[in-house]
Amino acid sequence: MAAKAVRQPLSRERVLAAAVALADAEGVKALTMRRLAADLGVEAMSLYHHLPAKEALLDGVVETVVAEIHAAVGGNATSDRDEDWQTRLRRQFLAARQIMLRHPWVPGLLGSRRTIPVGLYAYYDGIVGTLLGAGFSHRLAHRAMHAFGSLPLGFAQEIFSPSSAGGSMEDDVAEADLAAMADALPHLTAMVATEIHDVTDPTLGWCDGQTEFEFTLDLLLGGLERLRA
Amino acid sequence: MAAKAVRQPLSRERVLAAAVALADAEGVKALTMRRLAADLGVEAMSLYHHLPAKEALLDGVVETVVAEIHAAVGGNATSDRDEDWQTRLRRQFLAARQIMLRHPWVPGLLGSRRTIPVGLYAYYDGIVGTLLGAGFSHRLAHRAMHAFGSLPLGFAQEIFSPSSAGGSMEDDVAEADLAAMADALPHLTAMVATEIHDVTDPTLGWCDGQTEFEFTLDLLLGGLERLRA
DNA sequence: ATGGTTACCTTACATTGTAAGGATGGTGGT
DNA sequence: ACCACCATCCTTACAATGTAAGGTAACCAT
Repeated sequence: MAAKAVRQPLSRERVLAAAVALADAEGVKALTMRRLAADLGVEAMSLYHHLPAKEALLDGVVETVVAEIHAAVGGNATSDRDEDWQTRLRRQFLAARQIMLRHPWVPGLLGSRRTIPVGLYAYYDGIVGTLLGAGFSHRLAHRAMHAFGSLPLGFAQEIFSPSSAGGSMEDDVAEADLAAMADALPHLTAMVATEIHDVTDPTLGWCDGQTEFEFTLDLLLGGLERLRA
Repeated sequence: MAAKAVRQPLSRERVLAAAVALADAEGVKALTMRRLAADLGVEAMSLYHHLPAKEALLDGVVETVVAEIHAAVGGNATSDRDEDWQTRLRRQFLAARQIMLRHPWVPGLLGSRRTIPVGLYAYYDGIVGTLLGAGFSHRLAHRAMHAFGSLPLGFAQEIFSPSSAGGSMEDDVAEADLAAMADALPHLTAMVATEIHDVTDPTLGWCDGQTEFEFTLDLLLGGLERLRA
């Protein structure tokens, strides 16, 4: 009875926040206009007074998360100068990863966007600034940005990420087939046998654990350091 | 009039080939059951006698491209032993990239799949075999695979790839805003000014040119070589 | 010929995004 | 106080999509 009375008017921010929450809870697949409106206690068409189309909704959602990353990373200018470029970028990328682990559907959505979130430019500008400050040439800084790929956003690869929908990644390989696989894929099975994963490691996508993320990151940082002018 | 007479029966392979061709021609967005059926001179529901659902269609399409890569890469066992591991992987990944340039919609689709294409296991097994043969430990081989990310498939990053839909990537930044951007993003604009791209460089996604692909590849290969046992 | 299997078609429905326009309640001008 | 206005939200409706259910026609071994 009081539920209707406390309903405050919608706004772009409230819609986007609800969209992020919905995607976090049930995946981006569940993020439909009708469902989102229902979560907000409203009808679907009402959303269109705050957003022009669903594409804009998704753009806004991505932008929201990027802003979250940018805030978590750029907000703390703690002791700007007493850390070298590698330490700084490492800290930033790992902070981004913490955000991503709370929004595991973002990589997939990010890949489908047609326009680049505006906030991302500012974030990238900071990274380039760090590189230039460390003595990188424009050319090397440019290539470093490419080499980083999606690392600045906190994830390494999004191929086969079962984030967006259910899918346990285990049950598609039956026990019986495993023996048959062993001689068709000798090297892979040997490697997996040696390198069985701690599934406790928080995972983003296909086997993208904290350990592998940091390994890749340090491999690139170390390689770039050696190329630095 | 004779068009109907020459119509040979459908098959999973014919459907998948037509799907790949359609995606190549008009993007994965145009790949609907009705449209695909029309291209095959058939009604939509007829496709379901060869594929159980659209998800299976997409899985099959991805699998087809992976098979194409595997064939282009694994088929030529030319002089298996007289090239070192770096040369071999470099050649393979670059060959994969040639395939990808013909199917620029694959990265986006690949990221959305829930199941891993079966052919990919075989391809990856070969890569692991190369690493192990070069003296890599299982652990280092494992991490190398993670570090490679999507490089074995011929692309570096798929963030903001405008492949799936139209979008010229230039026209969203008006000339007027460019001056305003310059002081908001000093480092980025300086870098872009120095590093203006040859747009002639075949591009896969956001600024992922051949040069950057090879740079990232060599950075990783060189870094791994130094870690090799 | 005949019963059955296979390949394709027709129809229909649920779900999605969204166009078009209606109701309603608060606000500022007079 | 009144009234025109406008932002906000709702109702209805439509097109496009994936696909369930069942129909039809050609072929094939018996």
